[in-house]
Amino acid sequence: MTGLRARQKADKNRRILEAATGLFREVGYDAARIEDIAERAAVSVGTFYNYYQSKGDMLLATVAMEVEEVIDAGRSIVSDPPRDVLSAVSRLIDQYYDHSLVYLSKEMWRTAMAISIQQPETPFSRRYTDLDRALCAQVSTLVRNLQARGAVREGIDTAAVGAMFFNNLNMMFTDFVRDEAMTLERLKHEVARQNRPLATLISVGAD
Amino acid sequence: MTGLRARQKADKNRRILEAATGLFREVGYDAARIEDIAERAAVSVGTFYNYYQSKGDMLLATVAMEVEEVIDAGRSIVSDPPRDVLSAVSRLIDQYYDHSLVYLSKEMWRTAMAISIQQPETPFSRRYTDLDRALCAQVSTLVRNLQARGAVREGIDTAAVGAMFFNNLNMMFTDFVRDEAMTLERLKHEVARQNRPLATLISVGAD
DNA sequence: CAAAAAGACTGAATGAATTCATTTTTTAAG
DNA sequence: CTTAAAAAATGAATTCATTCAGTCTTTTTG
Repeated sequence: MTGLRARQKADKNRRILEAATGLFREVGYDAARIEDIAERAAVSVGTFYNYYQSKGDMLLATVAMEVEEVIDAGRSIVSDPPRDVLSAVSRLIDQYYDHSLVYLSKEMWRTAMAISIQQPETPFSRRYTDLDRALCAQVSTLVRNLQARGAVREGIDTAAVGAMFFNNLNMMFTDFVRDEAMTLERLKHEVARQNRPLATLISVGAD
Repeated sequence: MTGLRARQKADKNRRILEAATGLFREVGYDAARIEDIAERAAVSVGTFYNYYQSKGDMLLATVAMEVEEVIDAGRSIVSDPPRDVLSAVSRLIDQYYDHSLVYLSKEMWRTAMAISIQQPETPFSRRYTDLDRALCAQVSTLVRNLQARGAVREGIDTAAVGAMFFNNLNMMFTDFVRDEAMTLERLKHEVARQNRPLATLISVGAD
């Protein structure tokens, strides 16, 4: 059987994670004090810091879970995409966007992004960066699949095009979470507009 | 003559700005304490806060100065660009990148970006966002000029294409400052690679 | 010029994240 | 089963950004 220590550790980690995500959702990231998280998880403040390097680390852990789900959901679109390039790309991106606010508020996204930029060397920041890379790779894979199916011209650098689509959707998402007034619909609409030229031009059959 | 109060205010503002930028450069943003900045500027801590809303505000003020210079320098490229689309776009972008580390370290950029994302409603964040918009508009203007000169096909949505180039260069710059090991040369090279497909496809004379 | 009003300045007090020396619990060794 | 070693947990103390009530300076008014 697993040692007592290992079981207790896993349990505490779960309690802390749940206490933190719950509090973040209820009162927001800033208003959630470590003391409160620790109290809800029934551990001391010091113990919190034995499990997570910082409050930001804790947040990135919750965001990472979210992004992993999104990548999973993307796989089915990548493996069986709409025939039309713009439709396929938009389908994948809209899926990302629609998932994004299920568990996380704009405030939480802002904070998570801020932390991952400011302290890129912490373990959870690396994990976040890796997930970004995985998303980028997924978009590139989609473009490559479309090329294999004859929907994208031969000779196109699919990694470059994928990176461009990804960087665009990512930057636009950043703008989206920065602006409380911006809606998901507008975000999707603008990104689709921006993607159209490249999507059209790489398509087989464009003039 | 200007009132005594106005003169003293301007002088103090200059002293605080210089003390802060100096300390940020010398010891980094995090290690520069408000108390130290105030001491070097020969004012009290409270006075610092009469001039800047927060420590981050102070940093964004210095970044804004930098970005304004870059936009100025970009104007001449936009008004008289190389004939080839990829060359023109790369010329403008490389200019942005080359200027970026003259006054600011990667750490300062990271912190400034983090703050502008996390607290988008503060005055200096708005200024930063506005400058980003101006940069984006400059890239779009370049593409439009190239179209007017017959280097870019008719019918291309130059605002969309400009936004895509800009979001790509901006996201790649973010990745660059996140990674201490990444060089300016590699950044420029990768961005040029990513831009090539779109730049080629919108060019007049592409197959 | 004197008094009042407006504007700045000040630094001690506040509040929250993070640290760290001690204490407690678990595991491993004999 | 003891006991030494290792691992975890603890919470009081520390550190810093930020605030604010009181004081001082400049400007305006009469």
